[in-house]
Amino acid sequence: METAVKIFKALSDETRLHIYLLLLQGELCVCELEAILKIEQSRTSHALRILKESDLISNYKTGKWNIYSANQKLKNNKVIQALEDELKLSEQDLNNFKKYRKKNIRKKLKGN
Amino acid sequence: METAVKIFKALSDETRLHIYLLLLQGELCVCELEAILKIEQSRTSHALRILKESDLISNYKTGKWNIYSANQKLKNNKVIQALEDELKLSEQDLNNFKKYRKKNIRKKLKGN
DNA sequence: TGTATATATGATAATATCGTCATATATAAA
DNA sequence: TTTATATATGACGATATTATCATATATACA
Repeated sequence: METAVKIFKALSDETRLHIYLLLLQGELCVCELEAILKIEQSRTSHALRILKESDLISNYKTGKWNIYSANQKLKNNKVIQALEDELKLSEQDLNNFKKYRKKNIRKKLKGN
Repeated sequence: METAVKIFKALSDETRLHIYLLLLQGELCVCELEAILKIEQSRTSHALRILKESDLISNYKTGKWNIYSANQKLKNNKVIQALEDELKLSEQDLNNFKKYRKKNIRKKLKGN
């Protein structure tokens, strides 16, 4: 139950839930999340830290980017699956996600 | 997403999650919850208020008792169903639930 | 009626959370 | 090697949350 409470706490914030739903679609770096959510960098970073502490997401570094994604271990979790089924991202979010997933767009992020 | 955030917030507290899991089993009055959780009355009452504001639970009054239960409307919600599947109450909680569900035990609560 | 029981509610203090700002660090690019 | 980019982190104030205490209300019972 403790784990569940920690997960609910992590998802009980609009920014964090939004980020988590995006990361369920696939991996994104901090600056991509920033661009999609239109919130400032440190806020994104703080939100990611809390999600990571709750074990909902993981990350790896490549070059100067820190890439986050939904933790694969939870893909079998019924609550997470249900969450994914019930809570749909907006069209705009999905479009943004696809846009940033295109090759090389990361290095041209500013000005988009 | 707002609704989801509200639900997660409601369940992001150990006391409230505990109460909600109990009420998913069936209805209980405040004093029964108090006895099962071994926490004080006003705390139980405050927790119930928050759960009710998030629409997770409902209540009706009978005599001097206020009876709460998990909101039936959410029984079709996949997240709630998954929650019910994944998060099991302890044996002791289940025994206590059965005990308090016996007829007339409510009026003899003190001293149990 | 007076009293006990069940519950809700408001006040308060302790603590936690959230967003922002400033700054630090690490990498890459010029 | 200076500069720009990506990110993390610490400090801080504003706000929210939590548990507890005291009190109010409503019902039932003696």
